[in-house]
Amino acid sequence: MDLDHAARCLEKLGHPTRLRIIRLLVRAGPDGLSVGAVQEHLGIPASTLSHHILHLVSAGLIGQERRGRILRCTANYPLLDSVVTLLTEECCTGLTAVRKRAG
Amino acid sequence: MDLDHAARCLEKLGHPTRLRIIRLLVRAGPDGLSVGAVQEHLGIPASTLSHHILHLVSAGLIGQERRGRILRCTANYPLLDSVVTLLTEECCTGLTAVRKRAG
DNA sequence: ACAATATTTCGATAATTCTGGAAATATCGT
DNA sequence: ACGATATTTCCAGAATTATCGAAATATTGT
Repeated sequence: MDLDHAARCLEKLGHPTRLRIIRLLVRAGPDGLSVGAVQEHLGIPASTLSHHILHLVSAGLIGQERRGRILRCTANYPLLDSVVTLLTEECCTGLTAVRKRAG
Repeated sequence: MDLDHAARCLEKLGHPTRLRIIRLLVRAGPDGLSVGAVQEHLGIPASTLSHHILHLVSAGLIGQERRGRILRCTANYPLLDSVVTLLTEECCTGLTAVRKRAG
């Protein structure tokens, strides 16, 4: 995870709707949610949602698996963790350096 | 720190140049760096840099203190930490929930 | 007052992003 | 084959963002 990749991820996360999508998928657990379920939760037009999801997929922040008509979306936990880790270690090393994970 | 504020911060962090600025300031420690010093490090035009810094200030991610002609910029560690925390607790609670800080 | 330094504001252009209706595609059940 | 459901792609317009030279502002030292 280099800085430019992290920036791309953060850019995608940096939109209220997309951050809501991610939160929803993360909370949904490893099985994730269908696009339709996400739409019901967020109450936005299908095409708008589709665009946002595409953003997230393009950055690798969510994965997709087709199950018949239904497209299941799942959060990419490891990648999210990488972003957080970079932000913590690379960018928050100042006063709070000690807090770094033991691993 | 609500979700919309976090999204605004992430949006600002989600630009390669701005993420570099933040990294620089974080690494510089509590004293931060002058705008000019940041410019030397990044090698971009002053006006472009000024705009990016304004973005970061507007989101509260960096603070500024004037010292004569020099404008010193410092990373807002607590805010950065809040963003990371929200991203971790609110959005990465899935498989990695256990990793949550003890505090 | 003047020249030098540090930084911002102005102004303009180019590029990108956001939004959502309508049409298209794919899959399913009958 | 057909109708229903799920989702995307097409298209277009509006809004925002990014870039940077030039001019403006502020501060300092002489």
